Amino acid sequence: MESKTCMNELCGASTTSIEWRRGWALRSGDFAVLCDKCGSAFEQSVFCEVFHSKDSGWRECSLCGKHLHCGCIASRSLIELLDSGGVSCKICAKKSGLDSISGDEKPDGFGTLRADSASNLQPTSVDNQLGGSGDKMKVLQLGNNSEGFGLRHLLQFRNDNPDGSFGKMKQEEAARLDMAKSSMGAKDIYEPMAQTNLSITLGSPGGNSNSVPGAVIDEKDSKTSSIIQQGTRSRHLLPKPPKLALATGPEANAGISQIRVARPPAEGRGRNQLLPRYWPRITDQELQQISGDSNSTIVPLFEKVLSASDAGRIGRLVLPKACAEAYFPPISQPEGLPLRIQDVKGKEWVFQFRFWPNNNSRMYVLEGVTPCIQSMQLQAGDTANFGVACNAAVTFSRMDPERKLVMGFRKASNSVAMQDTQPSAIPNGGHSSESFFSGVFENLSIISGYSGVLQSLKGSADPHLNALSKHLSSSPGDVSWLKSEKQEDKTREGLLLPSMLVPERKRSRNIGSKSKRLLFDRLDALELKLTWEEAQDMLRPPLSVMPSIITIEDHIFEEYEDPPVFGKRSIFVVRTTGGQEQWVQCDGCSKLRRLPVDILLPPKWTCKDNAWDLSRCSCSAPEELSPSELDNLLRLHKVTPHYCTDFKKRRIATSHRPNQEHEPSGLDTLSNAAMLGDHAGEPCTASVATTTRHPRHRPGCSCIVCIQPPSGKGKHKPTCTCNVCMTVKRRFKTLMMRKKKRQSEREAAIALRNQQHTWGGPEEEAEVDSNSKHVSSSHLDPLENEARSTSELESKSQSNNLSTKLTETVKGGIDLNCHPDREDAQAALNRVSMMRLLQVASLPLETYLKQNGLASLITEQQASSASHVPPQATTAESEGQPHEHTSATQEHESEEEENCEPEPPEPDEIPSDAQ
DNA sequence: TCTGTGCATGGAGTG
DNA sequence: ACTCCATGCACAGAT
Repeated sequence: MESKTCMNELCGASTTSIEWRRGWALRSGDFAVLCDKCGSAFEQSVFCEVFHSKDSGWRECSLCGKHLHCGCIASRSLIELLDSGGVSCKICAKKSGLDSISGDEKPDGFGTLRADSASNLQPTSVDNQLGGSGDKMKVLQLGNNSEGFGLRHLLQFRNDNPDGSFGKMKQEEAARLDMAKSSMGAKDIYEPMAQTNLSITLGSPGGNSNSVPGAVIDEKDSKTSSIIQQGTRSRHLLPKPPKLALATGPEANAGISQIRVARPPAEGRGRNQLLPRYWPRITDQELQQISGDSNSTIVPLFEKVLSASDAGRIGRLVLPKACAEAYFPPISQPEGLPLRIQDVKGKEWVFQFRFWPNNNSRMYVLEGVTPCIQSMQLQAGDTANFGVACNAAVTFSRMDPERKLVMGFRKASNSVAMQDTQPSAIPNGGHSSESFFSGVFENLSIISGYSGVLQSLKGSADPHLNALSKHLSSSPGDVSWLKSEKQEDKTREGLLLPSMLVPERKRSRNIGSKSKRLLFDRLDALELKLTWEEAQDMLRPPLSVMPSIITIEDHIFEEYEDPPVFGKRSIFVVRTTGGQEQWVQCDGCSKLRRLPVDILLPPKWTCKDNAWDLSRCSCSAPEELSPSELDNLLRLHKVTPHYCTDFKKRRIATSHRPNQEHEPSGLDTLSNAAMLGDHAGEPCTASVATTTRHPRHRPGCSCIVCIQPPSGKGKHKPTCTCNVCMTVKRRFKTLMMRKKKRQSEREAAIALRNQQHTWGGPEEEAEVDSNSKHVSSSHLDPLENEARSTSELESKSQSNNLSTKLTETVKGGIDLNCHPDREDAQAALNRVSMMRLLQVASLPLETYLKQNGLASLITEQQASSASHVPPQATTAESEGQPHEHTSATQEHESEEEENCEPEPPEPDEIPSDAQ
């Protein structure tokens, strides 16, 4: 693979660090590839003039209505451009006698784009030119939402010149490009990027890019539009909401305006050095709301995700140095300057913009932001969040022509607040200055207001998720997607947007770098606990269409004419008879229903959708599986048992505002999976650990804060016998004992597995979800056979630890003693024979023994169980709790460690703002 | 004793 | 190795 560098100069990724994860075959034959680091397209020439418009990338055949997707390599051979401006599938085109514009295209290969390739605008085809084989890289059908390189111009040109040829048009565009290139340096090319980017990104749905706030287009822009757009293609490649082009009216407007896309800052010193994570993500709608009815335009400058300390009671908002120096007034004294503030209600605030000397550098802060932030968060539910507030962000923008600074807050639960904000409440009058950064900073007005949601999605920066988001939104089958604007908002906010905003590593710094201090187990955060792999598991290829397999530079692309469908999570089971089943959990009653294996499930599925088993098409119908089978299946596949599901649903219901209810969608599937799947089987707990300042600790304080090892200055010596140090030592000892215990458990599990391999015949095995196996039998259900096998083996192994765990599982149903430190052990058990362990656990032992003529062992087994079973009493012992724990503190600690919940603070330790 | 202020510290990211 | 920045922490002033 030739050396490539991300076109996004703020990213700078190059060559081998970039994976060719996604790409689009362009009508011109060029190929666009996303930078794996920043999500930008780093190499391509021109966009497909057919699809890469401002819409979702999906077009319908003008003749038959068939959905076609831009960038679909396979579909390139399936589509025809219509002179009327639309596209047609080839079948229809042939039927209608249309000659293919692309039919004369000549291939020019793939991946050979160069800087001058833009001028090579001869229509080409990549079909059949993509030879080679190698790594299996399955690429989802991507939605390229780029507005593209001169796309708008192209489209406009096309519309204006219905009789013109694209070839001519592209040649003209190329000529403009070449001229611009020759007259401008690279820097010049990039300079106007931001503004133009704004003008495009914020462009009105109607296509008048000048008509919306934030549309900062001037003569300079228009003169260099082609260059600019080339430079900004990276941003335009970000996915956009579904089918906006197909929508009309206010909804469409809202849809576009609420796209939360990170935009390179419009201007300011050092803007080119601004890291993408500080790129503002304010939506067009929010900008418009801020600007109100005036002619003011809002120029997003930068954004910062609030840290705990930012939103804490100290009231100091740490400003990124580059941002502060780029967009805030220059200050030479640490005291800085006061900035006058206004909120959406017209209330004025004063922030002190200042800095601290720090390591031969500066640390810029805005002081006194607490009242402002608090005033913005005085809503139900926000109080508890205050102090964490890490899902909130503050965006700094500038209102033109007043040239006032605007500061907007975003917080996950407050999107409605902004919606309710009356734009008229925002003062439009203000300070006028020809030089924004040259002397009126003491009068800068900062208008703070809410805007939508920034629901940071951990680990979602993977470009795949962009594709996922795209496909979610694009899925024809996901009709509900467009049903509700709110849902669209939520999806965009909670799922789509973050994924397209910041590279994963960047965002993780904002979110996770101090994660040890910020335990995001709040409900909001639970939604984040969906890995990409899990999400991908729920993607279903469109069954109706066979994919076209194309190999591009040793990567295999599997292209579908239809987008992947985001389906409900289900369980696939292969019976011993060879039959395959699909089990799905009803979203209403949570009962498992059996479906044919080839059924594609919608994001939401209830019993009434069960058209394959009319006897169980109602939630009132009993479960088909026996309790033991059901339990096994639930546990094995991490499907949340009913009671836990209900509990979480209640939590969701209580935490979500009524107006946020929406129709089921793929997003629901994601969020449900995130909330239910990831921690299925675990106690339905949600711990909240804020970094709110801890009250002064008294001698002997054993709270979770005080028992942390002393850090930094080594106040405690190794020989120190203070309460804190003793507690730390005690905890360490406990952890070591547990570690040893886990090791022994692993060894026992490995031995158990080895025994099973010897004991079980492969011909008797059947697969369950390709991972777990159970043994078939002529007289017993396979699951029960499995249980019996394990039981026998278990009785042979005499493993007390495993027996204990089994017994706990049997009697407890769910391991309430889960602990992060024990994940390894649990995982090891899961890997080894969890199926068997669970099954044997779920099978009444007496029943089994009687069935197998082993009644004589009942008494013995009972005695054995009694020796290590009592779930509550023996847990601590089984975990190796030392017996020297005698103090109240130690007991408390034991409780805390044995349960997932953090130690409840003493009443006097509860921070005042949490009380 | 509490709170605010200014600086220090160290983890994480970057070159 | 360096920079950034989130947060800790000591101290001074306020209550």
